[in-house]
Amino acid sequence: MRLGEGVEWTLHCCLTLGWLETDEPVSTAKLAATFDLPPAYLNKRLQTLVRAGVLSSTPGARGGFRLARPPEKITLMEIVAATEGAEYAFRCTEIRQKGAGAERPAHEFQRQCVITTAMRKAELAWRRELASQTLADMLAAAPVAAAERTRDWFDRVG
Amino acid sequence: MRLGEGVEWTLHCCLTLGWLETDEPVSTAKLAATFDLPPAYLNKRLQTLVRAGVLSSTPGARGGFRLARPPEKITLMEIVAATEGAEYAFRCTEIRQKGAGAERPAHEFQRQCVITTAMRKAELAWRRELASQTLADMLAAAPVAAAERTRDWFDRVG
DNA sequence: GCTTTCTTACTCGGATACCTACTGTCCGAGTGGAATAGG
DNA sequence: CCTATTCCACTCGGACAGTAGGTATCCGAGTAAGAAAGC
Repeated sequence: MRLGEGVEWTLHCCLTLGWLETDEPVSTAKLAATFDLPPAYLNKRLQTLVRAGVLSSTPGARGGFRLARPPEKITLMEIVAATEGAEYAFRCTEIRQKGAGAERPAHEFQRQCVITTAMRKAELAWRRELASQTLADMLAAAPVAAAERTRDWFDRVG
Repeated sequence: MRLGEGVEWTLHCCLTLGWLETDEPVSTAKLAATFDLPPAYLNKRLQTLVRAGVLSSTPGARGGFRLARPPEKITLMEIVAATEGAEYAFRCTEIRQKGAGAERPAHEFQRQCVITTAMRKAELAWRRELASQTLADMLAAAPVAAAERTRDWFDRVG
C-alpha cells in the first residue's frame, strides 16, 4: 500500500498558499519551481483540488490558484481524498461467495464479512485522524521562519 | 491508495485455518479451491506469511500450511504487514528541500516536516486499530454457522 | 483621449506515452509419505 | 516379514509475462489583463 506522490505535492502547495496570505492567485509555474516539480503534472493534480472545492483557480493572465476557503475550514482529509480518491484502501471483492461459498444461498451474504468490518474500522480511524487536523493547524505547527522564508522567496521570484 | 487483493486472500485463508481447528496442514490447492483463486499466486502470498512467522508450512506429501501460533496471538496488523509490506503508505520525499529549499542549509531540515508528522499520526491510528484485533476476535465475531460450513466443505473435498 | 485590436500569460481538458508495482504463470529443485519391489 | 527403491503430492524459490494505475508530457482551446494601434 502506498500513497501517490501527488499527496505530498498538493499538501505542500496548500501549505505554501496558506503561508503567502496573499489574495492574488499563484501560478502553477511558480509552485512547481518552488518544489522542483513537473509543472504540467502538478497542474493536473491541482485541478482535482479545484474540482473538490479545496482550491479555486482563475484563468487568464496573472491567473493561478488560491485557497477556496480559509485554512481553518480545510482538513487534511479533504486534500488527501481529493488527490487520492475517496474510495477505501481495502476493497472487498467478496471472495467468500466464490468457490465453496458459491453453492450457498445469497441471503447468507447480506451481512458484510467480519474481515471487511475490521478493515473498515481501522480505515475510519485513519480518516478521523486526518479529518481532525486542519490546514490552519499545520500552518501554526510549522516554525514561523519557514513561513517567512517562503514569502521572501515568492517576493524575489516575482 | 489501495491495498492489494492479496490482503483479502490471506485474511480469509487465516480465518479458514482458524475455523478448521485441525492440526493437519492444509494444502494450497484446497485453500485456492475454497475461494476460487489462482493456486500458484496464492501460494506465493502464503509463503510471505510463513516468512513473517504467522503461518508455518510443512513440505512433502500431505503437506500444507497451518497457523504458526494460536489465533489469540495473531493480530490483523501482522497479517496485513506481512502481505503488504511494513512501510508507511505516505512516503516523504523531502520536496521541501528541492527548488526554493535547495539554497537553505541542511540543518534546517533536521526536524521532520509538519506534513510527515500529521500523516504519520493518522497512519499510526490505523495500525493501532489493526493491532488491537486478533484473529481469535474475528473467529468469534463471525456466525458459528460459517465455521461449521467451512469444516463440512473441507470434510467433503477430503 | 477613447475604443478596438493584438499580444501575452495563464488555466482547462483531453490524448498519449512511460514506468512501476501488482497480478499471474511456469518450471526445476527439494522433501516427506505411501506404494512397490526385492530379498 | 523386513528393507530398499520408486513414485507421488506437496512446498519452495526464482524467473518471467501480463496488466492496471500512477507519473509525465504535449497540444489545442478558452480566458483575462495589459500593450499597441486606430480613430
